[in-house]
Amino acid sequence: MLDARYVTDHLDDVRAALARRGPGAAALLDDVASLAVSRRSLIGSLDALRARKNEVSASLAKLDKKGAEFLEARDAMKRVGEETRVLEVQLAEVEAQLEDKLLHIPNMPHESAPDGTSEHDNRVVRVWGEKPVLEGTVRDHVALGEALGILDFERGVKLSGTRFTVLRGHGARLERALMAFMLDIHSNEHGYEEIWPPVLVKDTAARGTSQLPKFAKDMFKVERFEEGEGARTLYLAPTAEVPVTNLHADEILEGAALPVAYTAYTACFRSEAGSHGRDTRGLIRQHQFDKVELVRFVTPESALAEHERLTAHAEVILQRLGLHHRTIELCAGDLGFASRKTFDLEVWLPGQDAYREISSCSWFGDFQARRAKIRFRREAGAKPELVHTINGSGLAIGRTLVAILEQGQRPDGTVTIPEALVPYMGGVHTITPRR
RNA sequence: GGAGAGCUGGCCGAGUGGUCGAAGGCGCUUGAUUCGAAAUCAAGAGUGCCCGCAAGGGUACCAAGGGUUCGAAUCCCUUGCUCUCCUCCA
Repeated sequence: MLDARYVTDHLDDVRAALARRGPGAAALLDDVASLAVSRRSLIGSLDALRARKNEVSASLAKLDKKGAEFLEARDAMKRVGEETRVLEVQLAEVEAQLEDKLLHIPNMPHESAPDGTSEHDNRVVRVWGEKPVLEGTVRDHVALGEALGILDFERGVKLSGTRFTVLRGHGARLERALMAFMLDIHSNEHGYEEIWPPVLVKDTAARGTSQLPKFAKDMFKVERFEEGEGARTLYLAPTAEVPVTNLHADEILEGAALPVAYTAYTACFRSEAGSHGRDTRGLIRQHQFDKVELVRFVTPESALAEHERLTAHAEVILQRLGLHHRTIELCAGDLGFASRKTFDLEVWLPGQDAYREISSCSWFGDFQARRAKIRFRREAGAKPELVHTINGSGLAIGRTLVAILEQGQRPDGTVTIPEALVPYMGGVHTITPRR
Protein backbone atom coordinates (compact mmCIF):
# COMPACT_ATOMS: atom_id res chain seq x y z
CA MET A 1 0.00 0.00 0.00
CA LEU A 2 0.93 3.63 -0.28
CA ASP A 3 2.37 5.58 2.63
CA ALA A 4 -0.37 7.67 4.26
CA ARG A 5 2.04 10.46 5.06
CA TYR A 6 3.37 10.56 1.53
CA VAL A 7 -0.16 10.66 0.17
CA THR A 8 -1.09 13.49 2.52
CA ASP A 9 1.99 15.54 1.73
CA HIS A 10 1.93 14.96 -2.03
CA LEU A 11 -1.76 14.61 -2.67
CA ASP A 12 -1.72 16.21 -6.13
CA ASP A 13 1.24 14.16 -7.36
CA VAL A 14 -0.31 10.94 -6.16
CA ARG A 15 -3.62 11.85 -7.69
CA ALA A 16 -1.95 12.55 -11.02
CA ALA A 17 0.03 9.30 -10.92
CA LEU A 18 -3.04 7.21 -10.15
CA ALA A 19 -5.06 8.99 -12.82
CA ARG A 20 -2.77 7.33 -15.37
CA ARG A 21 -4.37 4.01 -14.45
CA GLY A 22 -7.68 5.32 -15.66
CA PRO A 23 -10.72 7.01 -14.24
CA GLY A 24 -11.62 6.01 -10.73
CA ALA A 25 -8.29 5.10 -9.27
CA ALA A 26 -7.48 8.61 -8.06
CA ALA A 27 -10.92 9.11 -6.54
CA LEU A 28 -10.04 6.60 -3.85
CA LEU A 29 -7.66 9.16 -2.37
CA ASP A 30 -10.38 11.52 -1.28
CA ASP A 31 -10.63 10.52 2.35
CA VAL A 32 -7.08 9.43 2.97
CA ALA A 33 -5.66 12.87 3.59
CA SER A 34 -8.39 13.97 5.96
CA LEU A 35 -8.30 10.70 7.86
CA ALA A 36 -4.54 10.98 8.16
CA VAL A 37 -4.87 14.47 9.58
CA SER A 38 -7.44 13.52 12.18
CA ARG A 39 -5.37 10.51 13.07
CA ARG A 40 -2.42 12.72 13.83
CA SER A 41 -4.38 15.14 15.93
CA LEU A 42 -5.93 12.29 17.92
CA ILE A 43 -2.52 10.84 18.58
CA GLY A 44 -1.31 14.23 19.75
CA SER A 45 -4.08 14.59 22.33
CA LEU A 46 -3.82 10.99 23.39
CA ASP A 47 -0.08 11.10 23.95
CA ALA A 48 -0.42 14.28 26.01
CA LEU A 49 -3.08 12.65 28.18
CA ARG A 50 -0.98 9.56 28.66
CA ALA A 51 2.05 11.63 29.56
CA ARG A 52 0.05 13.28 32.33
CA LYS A 53 -1.32 9.97 33.51
CA ASN A 54 2.13 8.47 33.69
CA GLU A 55 3.48 11.42 35.59
CA VAL A 56 0.71 11.47 38.18
CA SER A 57 0.69 7.70 38.56
CA ALA A 58 4.39 7.75 39.33
CA SER A 59 3.88 10.32 42.07
CA LEU A 60 0.94 8.38 43.47
CA ALA A 61 3.23 5.46 44.08
CA LYS A 62 5.03 7.40 46.76
CA LEU A 63 1.96 8.64 48.59
CA ASP A 64 0.22 7.18 51.61
CA LYS A 65 -2.47 4.98 50.07
CA LYS A 66 -5.04 6.11 52.62
CA GLY A 67 -4.21 9.79 52.67
CA ALA A 68 -6.63 12.40 51.37
CA GLU A 69 -4.09 13.57 48.81
CA PHE A 70 -3.86 10.09 47.32
CA LEU A 71 -7.60 9.57 47.16
CA GLU A 72 -8.18 12.90 45.54
CA ALA A 73 -5.52 12.42 42.91
CA ARG A 74 -6.75 8.91 42.25
CA ASP A 75 -10.24 10.10 41.52
CA ALA A 76 -8.92 12.77 39.20
CA MET A 77 -6.91 10.14 37.37
CA LYS A 78 -9.96 7.98 37.06
CA ARG A 79 -11.53 10.66 34.90
CA VAL A 80 -8.37 11.02 32.84
CA GLY A 81 -8.46 7.27 32.29
CA GLU A 82 -11.99 7.47 30.94
CA GLU A 83 -11.06 10.33 28.68
CA THR A 84 -8.12 8.31 27.39
CA ARG A 85 -10.33 5.36 26.64
CA VAL A 86 -12.69 7.51 24.59
CA LEU A 87 -9.83 8.86 22.50
CA GLU A 88 -8.39 5.38 22.06
CA VAL A 89 -11.65 4.14 20.62
CA GLN A 90 -11.83 7.10 18.26
CA LEU A 91 -8.27 6.60 17.15
CA ALA A 92 -8.79 2.90 16.53
CA GLU A 93 -11.82 3.76 14.41
CA VAL A 94 -9.95 6.36 12.35
CA GLU A 95 -6.97 4.08 11.86
CA ALA A 96 -9.18 1.22 10.74
CA GLN A 97 -10.86 3.46 8.17
CA LEU A 98 -7.55 4.82 6.96
CA GLU A 99 -6.09 1.35 6.65
CA ASP A 100 -9.11 0.14 4.75
CA LYS A 101 -8.87 3.01 2.25
CA LEU A 102 -5.17 2.52 1.77
CA LEU A 103 -5.46 -1.21 1.24
CA HIS A 104 -7.80 -0.58 -1.69
CA ILE A 105 -5.65 2.01 -3.43
CA PRO A 106 -3.45 0.64 -6.22
CA ASN A 107 0.22 1.43 -6.61
CA MET A 108 1.41 4.45 -8.58
CA PRO A 109 2.66 3.57 -12.07
CA HIS A 110 6.31 4.46 -12.51
CA GLU A 111 7.00 7.40 -14.82
CA SER A 112 8.68 5.05 -17.27
CA ALA A 113 5.52 2.98 -17.68
CA PRO A 114 3.96 4.04 -20.99
CA ASP A 115 0.67 5.91 -21.10
CA GLY A 116 -2.36 3.99 -22.16
CA THR A 117 -5.69 2.65 -21.04
CA SER A 118 -5.76 -0.98 -22.14
CA GLU A 119 -3.69 -3.86 -23.41
CA HIS A 120 -3.83 -2.35 -26.88
CA ASP A 121 -1.51 0.40 -25.68
CA ASN A 122 1.17 -1.96 -24.42
CA ARG A 123 4.55 -1.54 -26.03
CA VAL A 124 6.59 -4.27 -27.67
CA VAL A 125 10.06 -4.05 -26.15
CA ARG A 126 11.82 -6.84 -28.04
CA VAL A 127 11.12 -9.94 -30.07
CA TRP A 128 13.10 -13.17 -29.89
CA GLY A 129 13.19 -15.68 -32.72
CA GLU A 130 10.52 -15.90 -35.35
CA LYS A 131 7.31 -17.73 -36.05
CA PRO A 132 8.13 -21.32 -36.96
CA VAL A 133 7.12 -22.33 -40.44
CA LEU A 134 4.65 -25.16 -39.97
CA GLU A 135 3.76 -27.57 -42.72
CA GLY A 136 0.25 -28.84 -43.21
CA THR A 137 -2.68 -28.12 -40.96
CA VAL A 138 -1.75 -26.14 -37.88
CA ARG A 139 -3.38 -27.65 -34.83
CA ASP A 140 -3.80 -26.24 -31.38
CA HIS A 141 -2.56 -27.98 -28.25
CA VAL A 142 -5.99 -29.37 -27.48
CA ALA A 143 -6.15 -31.29 -30.73
CA LEU A 144 -2.50 -32.27 -30.53
CA GLY A 145 -2.62 -33.28 -26.89
CA GLU A 146 -5.74 -35.37 -27.24
CA ALA A 147 -4.47 -37.11 -30.36
CA LEU A 148 -1.18 -37.89 -28.63
CA GLY A 149 -3.02 -39.13 -25.53
CA ILE A 150 -1.13 -36.79 -23.22
CA LEU A 151 -3.88 -34.31 -22.32
CA ASP A 152 -7.06 -35.74 -20.83
CA PHE A 153 -9.54 -32.91 -20.51
CA GLU A 154 -12.61 -35.11 -20.07
CA ARG A 155 -11.27 -36.89 -17.05
CA GLY A 156 -10.08 -33.64 -15.54
CA VAL A 157 -13.65 -32.44 -15.69
CA LYS A 158 -14.94 -35.72 -14.30
CA LEU A 159 -12.67 -35.43 -11.29
CA SER A 160 -12.80 -31.75 -10.49
CA GLY A 161 -14.97 -29.91 -12.97
CA THR A 162 -14.26 -27.41 -15.67
CA ARG A 163 -10.77 -25.90 -15.91
CA PHE A 164 -9.04 -28.96 -14.52
CA THR A 165 -6.97 -31.26 -16.69
CA VAL A 166 -5.20 -34.58 -16.34
CA LEU A 167 -1.75 -34.92 -17.88
CA ARG A 168 -0.58 -38.39 -18.72
CA GLY A 169 2.38 -40.23 -20.12
CA HIS A 170 4.77 -37.91 -21.88
CA GLY A 171 2.51 -34.99 -21.01
CA ALA A 172 2.95 -35.58 -17.31
CA ARG A 173 6.62 -36.21 -17.87
CA LEU A 174 6.95 -32.96 -19.80
CA GLU A 175 5.33 -31.02 -16.98
CA ARG A 176 7.81 -32.51 -14.51
CA ALA A 177 10.72 -32.00 -16.89
CA LEU A 178 9.90 -28.32 -17.32
CA MET A 179 9.74 -27.80 -13.56
CA ALA A 180 13.17 -29.30 -13.03
CA PHE A 181 14.63 -27.60 -16.11
CA MET A 182 13.52 -24.15 -15.00
CA LEU A 183 14.52 -24.59 -11.37
CA ASP A 184 17.94 -25.89 -12.40
CA ILE A 185 18.68 -22.90 -14.59
CA HIS A 186 17.52 -20.35 -12.04
CA SER A 187 19.29 -21.92 -9.10
CA ASN A 188 22.47 -23.09 -10.85
CA GLU A 189 23.01 -20.31 -13.36
CA HIS A 190 21.06 -17.28 -12.14
CA GLY A 191 21.91 -17.47 -8.46
CA TYR A 192 18.45 -17.99 -7.00
CA GLU A 193 17.98 -20.00 -3.85
CA GLU A 194 15.44 -22.74 -4.43
CA ILE A 195 12.46 -22.62 -2.06
CA TRP A 196 9.73 -25.13 -1.47
CA PRO A 197 6.99 -23.28 0.42
CA PRO A 198 3.56 -24.20 1.70
CA VAL A 199 0.78 -23.36 -0.73
CA LEU A 200 -1.88 -22.95 1.93
CA VAL A 201 -1.29 -19.53 3.42
CA LYS A 202 -2.78 -17.29 6.08
CA ASP A 203 -4.77 -14.18 5.27
CA THR A 204 -1.88 -12.06 6.54
CA ALA A 205 0.38 -13.46 3.84
CA ALA A 206 -2.23 -12.83 1.16
CA ARG A 207 -2.59 -9.29 2.44
CA GLY A 208 1.16 -8.77 2.30
CA THR A 209 1.33 -9.34 -1.42
CA SER A 210 -2.06 -7.62 -1.98
CA GLN A 211 -4.34 -10.45 -3.00
CA LEU A 212 -6.36 -9.43 0.04
CA PRO A 213 -8.53 -7.62 0.80
CA LYS A 214 -9.46 -6.59 -2.71
CA PHE A 215 -9.10 -9.81 -4.67
CA ALA A 216 -10.49 -12.36 -2.25
CA LYS A 217 -12.78 -13.75 -4.92
CA ASP A 218 -9.85 -14.78 -7.09
CA MET A 219 -8.62 -17.25 -4.50
CA PHE A 220 -9.79 -20.56 -3.13
CA LYS A 221 -10.56 -20.30 0.53
CA VAL A 222 -10.02 -23.38 2.66
CA GLU A 223 -11.81 -23.95 5.95
CA ARG A 224 -10.93 -26.65 8.38
CA PHE A 225 -13.88 -28.86 9.16
CA GLU A 226 -15.60 -28.42 12.58
CA GLU A 227 -13.18 -26.89 15.07
CA GLY A 228 -15.61 -24.18 16.26
CA GLU A 229 -13.85 -21.20 17.78
CA GLY A 230 -10.38 -22.14 16.66
CA ALA A 231 -11.43 -22.67 13.07
CA ARG A 232 -8.82 -21.31 10.76
CA THR A 233 -9.21 -20.08 7.26
CA LEU A 234 -6.37 -20.56 4.84
CA TYR A 235 -6.04 -19.65 1.21
CA LEU A 236 -4.65 -21.69 -1.65
CA ALA A 237 -1.86 -19.55 -2.99
CA PRO A 238 -2.63 -18.21 -6.47
CA THR A 239 1.11 -17.93 -7.07
CA ALA A 240 4.33 -18.76 -5.23
CA GLU A 241 4.80 -15.00 -4.98
CA VAL A 242 2.58 -15.08 -1.90
CA PRO A 243 4.46 -17.52 0.34
CA VAL A 244 7.89 -16.62 -1.03
CA THR A 245 7.55 -12.85 -0.67
CA ASN A 246 6.12 -13.26 2.81
CA LEU A 247 9.09 -15.38 3.82
CA HIS A 248 10.61 -12.13 5.05
CA ALA A 249 7.47 -10.45 6.38
CA ASP A 250 8.13 -8.62 9.65
CA GLU A 251 11.86 -8.98 9.16
CA ILE A 252 14.76 -6.61 8.84
CA LEU A 253 17.29 -7.90 6.34
CA GLU A 254 20.94 -6.96 6.36
CA GLY A 255 21.70 -4.56 3.56
CA ALA A 256 24.74 -6.59 2.56
CA ALA A 257 22.51 -9.59 1.94
CA LEU A 258 20.60 -7.81 -0.83
CA PRO A 259 19.65 -8.66 -3.43
CA VAL A 260 17.98 -11.74 -2.00
CA ALA A 261 16.78 -13.97 -4.82
CA TYR A 262 14.47 -16.96 -4.55
CA THR A 263 12.97 -19.33 -7.05
CA ALA A 264 10.15 -21.68 -6.22
CA TYR A 265 7.98 -24.18 -7.95
CA THR A 266 4.44 -24.43 -6.65
CA ALA A 267 1.07 -25.48 -7.86
CA CYS A 268 -1.04 -22.33 -8.21
CA PHE A 269 -4.76 -22.05 -7.61
CA ARG A 270 -7.05 -19.42 -9.08
CA SER A 271 -10.79 -19.34 -8.89
CA GLU A 272 -10.89 -17.34 -12.14
CA ALA A 273 -14.05 -15.62 -11.01
CA GLY A 274 -15.07 -13.15 -13.65
CA SER A 275 -13.45 -14.97 -16.54
CA HIS A 276 -16.35 -17.23 -17.42
CA GLY A 277 -16.30 -18.12 -21.07
CA ARG A 278 -12.71 -17.02 -21.66
CA ASP A 279 -10.16 -19.64 -22.67
CA THR A 280 -12.51 -22.41 -21.67
CA ARG A 281 -10.83 -24.80 -24.08
CA GLY A 282 -7.46 -26.24 -23.26
CA LEU A 283 -4.75 -25.60 -20.77
CA ILE A 284 -4.50 -21.84 -21.01
CA ARG A 285 -6.66 -20.88 -18.04
CA GLN A 286 -6.94 -23.53 -15.34
CA HIS A 287 -8.04 -23.46 -11.72
CA GLN A 288 -4.86 -25.32 -10.86
CA PHE A 289 -1.60 -24.91 -12.73
CA ASP A 290 2.11 -25.23 -12.16
CA LYS A 291 4.53 -22.35 -12.16
CA VAL A 292 8.12 -21.61 -11.30
CA GLU A 293 8.38 -18.18 -9.75
CA LEU A 294 11.25 -15.73 -9.33
CA VAL A 295 11.31 -13.28 -6.44
CA ARG A 296 13.93 -10.63 -5.65
CA PHE A 297 14.24 -8.38 -2.61
CA VAL A 298 16.35 -5.39 -3.60
CA THR A 299 17.41 -1.88 -2.61
CA PRO A 300 15.33 0.99 -4.00
CA GLU A 301 18.18 2.42 -6.05
CA SER A 302 18.91 -0.89 -7.77
CA ALA A 303 15.28 -1.76 -8.42
CA LEU A 304 14.95 -0.73 -12.06
CA ALA A 305 18.09 -2.62 -13.08
CA GLU A 306 17.05 -5.58 -10.94
CA HIS A 307 13.68 -5.63 -12.66
CA GLU A 308 15.40 -5.88 -16.05
CA ARG A 309 17.65 -8.61 -14.69
CA LEU A 310 14.78 -10.74 -13.43
CA THR A 311 12.93 -10.30 -16.70
CA ALA A 312 16.01 -11.46 -18.58
CA HIS A 313 16.22 -14.53 -16.34
CA ALA A 314 12.69 -15.49 -17.36
CA GLU A 315 13.48 -14.87 -21.03
CA VAL A 316 16.42 -17.25 -20.87
CA ILE A 317 14.04 -20.15 -20.33
CA LEU A 318 12.12 -19.45 -23.51
CA GLN A 319 15.37 -18.96 -25.42
CA ARG A 320 16.82 -22.27 -24.24
CA LEU A 321 13.61 -23.95 -25.33
CA GLY A 322 13.82 -22.21 -28.68
CA LEU A 323 10.35 -20.77 -28.32
CA HIS A 324 9.56 -17.66 -30.32
CA HIS A 325 8.29 -14.93 -28.04
CA ARG A 326 8.21 -11.21 -27.48
CA THR A 327 8.55 -9.00 -24.45
CA ILE A 328 6.08 -6.21 -23.95
CA GLU A 329 5.80 -3.47 -21.38
CA LEU A 330 2.39 -2.87 -19.89
CA CYS A 331 0.94 0.61 -20.16
CA ALA A 332 -0.17 2.40 -17.00
CA GLY A 333 -3.80 1.50 -17.59
CA ASP A 334 -3.05 -2.21 -17.86
CA LEU A 335 -0.79 -2.55 -14.80
CA GLY A 336 -1.74 -4.92 -12.01
CA PHE A 337 -2.94 -3.45 -8.72
CA ALA A 338 0.38 -3.59 -6.87
CA SER A 339 2.76 -3.01 -9.74
CA ARG A 340 4.68 0.11 -10.70
CA LYS A 341 6.11 -1.37 -13.89
CA THR A 342 5.58 -4.68 -15.63
CA PHE A 343 7.12 -6.61 -18.49
CA ASP A 344 5.10 -9.50 -19.87
CA LEU A 345 6.65 -12.28 -21.88
CA GLU A 346 4.32 -13.45 -24.58
CA VAL A 347 4.96 -16.72 -26.34
CA TRP A 348 3.80 -17.43 -29.86
CA LEU A 349 0.98 -19.96 -30.05
CA PRO A 350 0.43 -21.00 -33.68
CA GLY A 351 -2.73 -22.86 -32.75
CA GLN A 352 -4.29 -19.63 -31.59
CA ASP A 353 -2.46 -17.47 -34.08
CA ALA A 354 -1.62 -15.20 -31.15
CA TYR A 355 0.98 -14.24 -28.62
CA ARG A 356 -0.08 -15.27 -25.10
CA GLU A 357 1.26 -14.22 -21.73
CA ILE A 358 3.58 -16.82 -20.26
CA SER A 359 5.31 -14.66 -17.67
CA SER A 360 4.62 -11.37 -15.97
CA CYS A 361 7.56 -9.61 -14.34
CA SER A 362 6.68 -6.76 -12.03
CA TRP A 363 8.41 -4.24 -9.86
CA PHE A 364 6.32 -3.28 -6.85
CA GLY A 365 8.44 -0.55 -5.34
CA ASP A 366 7.87 -0.63 -1.57
CA PHE A 367 4.16 -1.33 -2.00
CA GLN A 368 4.28 -4.97 -0.89
CA ALA A 369 7.11 -4.34 1.54
CA ARG A 370 5.04 -1.79 3.42
CA ARG A 371 2.14 -4.21 3.71
CA ALA A 372 4.29 -7.15 4.72
CA LYS A 373 6.80 -5.09 6.73
CA ILE A 374 9.87 -6.27 4.88
CA ARG A 375 12.78 -3.98 5.63
CA PHE A 376 16.54 -3.81 5.39
CA ARG A 377 19.31 -1.95 7.14
CA ARG A 378 22.08 -0.49 5.00
CA GLU A 379 24.61 -0.96 7.78
CA ALA A 380 24.68 -1.76 11.48
CA GLY A 381 22.90 0.99 13.37
CA ALA A 382 21.28 2.52 10.30
CA LYS A 383 17.56 3.12 10.22
CA PRO A 384 15.55 0.29 8.70
CA GLU A 385 14.14 1.04 5.24
CA LEU A 386 11.53 -0.77 3.18
CA VAL A 387 12.94 -3.10 0.54
CA HIS A 388 11.66 -3.17 -3.00
CA THR A 389 10.15 -6.40 -4.27
CA ILE A 390 10.25 -7.74 -7.79
CA ASN A 391 8.82 -10.97 -9.07
CA GLY A 392 7.97 -12.78 -12.23
CA SER A 393 7.05 -16.16 -13.60
CA GLY A 394 9.99 -18.12 -14.75
CA LEU A 395 7.75 -19.58 -16.27
CA ALA A 396 4.14 -20.71 -16.22
CA ILE A 397 4.63 -24.40 -16.89
CA GLY A 398 1.27 -25.30 -18.42
CA ARG A 399 1.51 -22.54 -20.97
CA THR A 400 5.09 -23.52 -21.74
CA LEU A 401 3.87 -27.02 -22.44
CA VAL A 402 1.22 -25.57 -24.74
CA ALA A 403 3.86 -23.57 -26.61
CA ILE A 404 6.11 -26.60 -26.99
CA LEU A 405 3.26 -28.61 -28.45
CA GLU A 406 2.09 -25.91 -30.80
CA GLN A 407 5.48 -24.62 -31.95
CA GLY A 408 7.02 -28.08 -32.06
CA GLN A 409 4.24 -29.84 -33.97
CA ARG A 410 4.96 -31.66 -37.17
CA PRO A 411 2.62 -32.48 -40.04
CA ASP A 412 2.23 -36.06 -38.83
CA GLY A 413 0.92 -34.89 -35.46
CA THR A 414 4.04 -35.73 -33.50
CA VAL A 415 5.86 -33.10 -31.46
CA THR A 416 9.56 -32.36 -31.30
CA ILE A 417 10.93 -31.88 -27.79
CA PRO A 418 13.35 -28.94 -27.51
CA GLU A 419 16.92 -30.19 -27.37
CA ALA A 420 17.60 -28.67 -23.94
CA LEU A 421 14.74 -30.64 -22.49
CA VAL A 422 15.65 -34.04 -23.86
CA PRO A 423 17.83 -35.03 -20.87
CA TYR A 424 14.95 -34.13 -18.58
CA MET A 425 12.64 -36.28 -20.73
CA GLY A 426 14.72 -39.38 -20.24
CA GLY A 427 16.14 -39.10 -23.74
CA VAL A 428 12.80 -38.73 -25.52
CA HIS A 429 13.15 -36.48 -28.60
CA THR A 430 9.70 -36.79 -30.01
CA ILE A 431 6.26 -37.26 -28.56
CA THR A 432 4.35 -39.80 -30.57
CA PRO A 433 0.86 -41.18 -30.03
CA ARG A 434 0.55 -43.64 -27.18
CA ARG A 435 0.66 -47.34 -28.04
C1' G B 1 -7.10 -36.70 19.93
C1' G B 2 -5.33 -36.94 25.56
C1' A B 3 -2.01 -34.97 29.73
C1' G B 4 1.46 -31.42 31.33
C1' A B 5 5.01 -27.15 30.93
C1' G B 6 6.03 -22.67 28.76
C1' C B 7 6.02 -17.93 25.44
C1' U B 8 10.39 -11.34 28.30
C1' G B 9 15.06 -7.14 23.97
C1' G B 10 19.80 -10.26 18.35
C1' C B 11 20.42 -14.74 21.85
C1' C B 12 20.29 -16.79 27.02
C1' G B 13 17.85 -15.30 31.27
C1' A B 14 15.93 -12.35 35.95
C1' G B 15 11.32 -10.36 37.09
C1' U B 16 5.37 -12.31 41.42
C1' G B 17 0.82 -4.48 41.01
C1' G B 18 4.17 1.43 41.30
C1' U B 19 10.87 4.70 40.10
C1' C B 20 10.78 -1.88 34.63
C1' G B 21 11.90 -0.42 28.13
C1' A B 22 12.84 -3.93 31.67
C1' A B 23 18.79 -6.83 36.24
C1' G B 24 22.71 -10.01 34.70
C1' G B 25 25.36 -12.70 30.90
C1' C B 26 26.56 -13.51 25.68
C1' G B 27 26.82 -11.17 21.15
C1' C B 28 27.25 -6.29 18.60
C1' U B 29 29.23 -0.93 17.92
C1' U B 30 32.67 2.93 19.43
C1' G B 31 36.77 4.46 22.33
C1' A B 32 41.16 3.30 25.74
C1' U B 33 45.24 -0.14 25.98
C1' U B 34 48.53 -2.82 21.92
C1' C B 35 53.38 -2.77 16.67
C1' G B 36 48.72 -5.55 15.66
C1' A B 37 45.46 -8.97 18.02
C1' A B 38 43.52 -11.60 22.35
C1' A B 39 42.34 -10.34 27.24
C1' U B 40 40.87 -6.10 30.11
C1' C B 41 38.49 -1.28 31.03
C1' A B 42 34.88 2.64 29.55
C1' A B 43 30.80 4.18 26.79
C1' G B 44 26.79 3.01 23.43
C1' A B 45 23.30 0.09 20.90
C1' G B 46 15.53 -2.04 20.00
C1' U B 47 11.02 -1.04 16.92
C1' G B 48 6.63 1.80 15.55
C1' C B 49 4.03 6.31 15.99
C1' C B 50 3.46 11.82 17.21
C1' C B 51 5.87 16.82 17.66
C1' G B 52 10.52 19.18 15.89
C1' C B 53 14.86 22.00 10.46
C1' A B 54 17.74 19.65 14.05
C1' A B 55 19.29 18.57 18.81
C1' G B 56 15.78 16.49 21.31
C1' G B 57 11.01 15.51 23.60
C1' G B 58 6.49 12.53 24.14
C1' U B 59 4.02 7.88 23.58
C1' A B 60 3.23 2.66 22.68
C1' C B 61 5.32 -2.19 22.51
C1' C B 62 7.50 -8.09 27.65
C1' A B 63 3.18 -14.03 21.96
C1' A B 64 -1.86 -11.63 20.27
C1' G B 65 -6.57 -9.63 21.76
C1' G B 66 -9.81 -8.28 25.74
C1' G B 67 -10.59 -7.26 31.16
C1' U B 68 -9.54 -5.60 36.46
C1' U B 69 -6.81 -1.11 38.52
C1' C B 70 -5.23 5.64 39.74
C1' G B 71 -1.22 2.32 37.91
C1' A B 72 -0.08 -4.33 34.64
C1' A B 73 5.72 -7.76 31.91
C1' U B 74 3.49 -8.90 36.72
C1' C B 75 -3.69 -10.47 38.36
C1' C B 76 -8.14 -12.55 35.26
C1' C B 77 -10.30 -14.28 30.43
C1' U B 78 -9.87 -15.75 25.22
C1' U B 79 -6.88 -17.13 21.14
C1' G B 80 -2.30 -18.51 18.85
C1' C B 81 2.28 -20.80 19.10
C1' U B 82 6.39 -23.84 21.24
C1' C B 83 8.18 -27.99 24.06
C1' U B 84 7.64 -32.96 26.71
C1' C B 85 4.91 -37.63 27.24
C1' C B 86 1.00 -40.72 25.16
C1' U B 87 -2.20 -41.58 20.76
C1' C B 88 -2.55 -41.39 15.47
C1' C B 89 -0.38 -40.89 10.87
C1' A B 90 3.01 -40.33 5.43
